[in-house]
Amino acid sequence: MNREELANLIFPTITKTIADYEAMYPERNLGENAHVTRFAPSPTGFMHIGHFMPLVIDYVLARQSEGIFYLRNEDTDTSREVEGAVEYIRSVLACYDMNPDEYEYRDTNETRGNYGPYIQSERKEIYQTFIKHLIIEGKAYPCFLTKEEMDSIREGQARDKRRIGIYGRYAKYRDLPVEEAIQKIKNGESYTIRLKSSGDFNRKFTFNDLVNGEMEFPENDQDIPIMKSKDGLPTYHFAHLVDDYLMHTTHVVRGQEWISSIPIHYELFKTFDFKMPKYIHIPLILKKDGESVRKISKRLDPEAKMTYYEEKGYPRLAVIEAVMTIANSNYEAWREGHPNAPFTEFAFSPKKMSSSGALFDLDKLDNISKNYISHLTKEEVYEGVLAWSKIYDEEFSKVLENYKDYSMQIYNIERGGKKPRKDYTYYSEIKEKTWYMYDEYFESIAYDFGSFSKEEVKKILDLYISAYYNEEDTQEEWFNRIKEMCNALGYATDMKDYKANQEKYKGSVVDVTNIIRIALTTLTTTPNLYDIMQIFGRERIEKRFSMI
RNA sequence: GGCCAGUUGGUGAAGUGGCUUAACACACUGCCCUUUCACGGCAGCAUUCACGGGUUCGAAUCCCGUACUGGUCACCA
Repeated sequence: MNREELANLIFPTITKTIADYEAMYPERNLGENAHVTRFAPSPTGFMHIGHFMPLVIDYVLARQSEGIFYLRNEDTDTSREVEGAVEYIRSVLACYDMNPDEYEYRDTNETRGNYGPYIQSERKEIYQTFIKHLIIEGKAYPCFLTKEEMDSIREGQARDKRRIGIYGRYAKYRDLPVEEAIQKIKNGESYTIRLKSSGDFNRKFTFNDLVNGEMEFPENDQDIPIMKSKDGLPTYHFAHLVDDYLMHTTHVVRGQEWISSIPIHYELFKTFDFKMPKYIHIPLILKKDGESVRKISKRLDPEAKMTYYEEKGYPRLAVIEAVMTIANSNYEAWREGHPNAPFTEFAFSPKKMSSSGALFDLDKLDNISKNYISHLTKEEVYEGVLAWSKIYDEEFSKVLENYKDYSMQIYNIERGGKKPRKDYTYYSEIKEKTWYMYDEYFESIAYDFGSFSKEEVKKILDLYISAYYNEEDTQEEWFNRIKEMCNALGYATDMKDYKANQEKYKGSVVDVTNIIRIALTTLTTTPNLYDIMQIFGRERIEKRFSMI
């Protein structure tokens, strides 16, 4: 049969069959409900929040079902590939503690899993085996259409208001006699391999997406390219078919922008009579741009890139929590009931996912992050801010290392218990909220005691430190002594009385505590003054008073 | 333009025919608590679910139409 001759001419080195590969990659031996998911980025050198959400869902699905989560490098577009991109992806996965069970890292020669290679460019022969089979069967063919011809087809279609694409009579080479195709190839003409579609655009099929439910589509009738002319690598659609079939992926999680490709994937799987995986097409993350909304963009929106969250110093888990909250809105309620459970235990349900796009709310993330940090231990906060500062503020990291216990005491102010303080939203703001605690950063230039004269301030501070301050006091005793001093100096201690009879007093206990506060920190808003003084101790307090 | 989908407050959303005079969370506003701040507590914030029509005793929920919004139509993924 001369189709075989054509196939051999195109793929002279391909000798294996599909059955050979099926034997090499048998059914996975997993539990009945086990989900096999994959994170399959193309190595373009950055991670987008729109990739991160499917990643988290992939990971959760695999973990909670005792399945497999693997990493596949989709590098079929050699022109877009960026150096070091895979390493970057690996570091992000490690950083968020979502390491894959199966992977292949070229730089370190590490590989794990029996379903590899996990790098698409190394799977060329596998794809070509499947394509060769299709050519022999007459279900794929070489197409010699040039770029110019295709442009003119498209223009003509647009002009005539017809559907765009290579289908039906526009598929000029689908019925080219095999002999002629062979001759053209032998003449060195450039070609791509196209699927010879058997679909009918007027016929519909239903497709069940786990998020959107039943959807109806017209059948694909486009002779889509499945192999590129340039390097013989497959297109995304074909690689998806082959890889997810041989790797036994059970659930494909990807953005909703892929929904419109479903007719193609449906036909591809049908052509080989392979069972399709289940699909979870997740809503797009949108961004408000003036009056309209659009897909979030790495070029226009800094928060689209995952590096944004790293630079700001959001704890990783806080970012994951925020993503989970968007994914399933009942996540928050679950978290309230399970404050210490790992997020992978949450029963994620694609059905509970909204099918419309969502604006990513940074205010919400801030709130989640703030709550998250407030429930950490002082050691965890210290470790978090230290790790962050080592990368983004080396000088501060040195200070932190020199004052380890001291810093932890600061983070411990009103920490613990049912209603912890919540004043740190992300690690990058800790320095600006605690700088005055460190002598290294403390400059005495900018005191502002408001309406109180320097003499009055000095009088209060001198009297306080010499007669009323006692390091051993409990908070209650400490405050009572300040009140005693207020009485002695003519400051009100009863705020109601003060408000009613302001003229009787020089000020109130609020003024006195604030004078002490400003003297110690230069600020009017700080955490609990008693705690700060306890951390300082007598010596540092005296030193700061003397700086005025 | 074709195909697919969506439309509940500033945001994420709950809601699947009567329990909804529309939950919850974030944001915002006010009050209270209070040595400042943060925390916490209370209250306010959609007279209404894009619009029009229909089905029904009854509709945010079902049906039809319209409008608008988004995605996609590459030898990119």
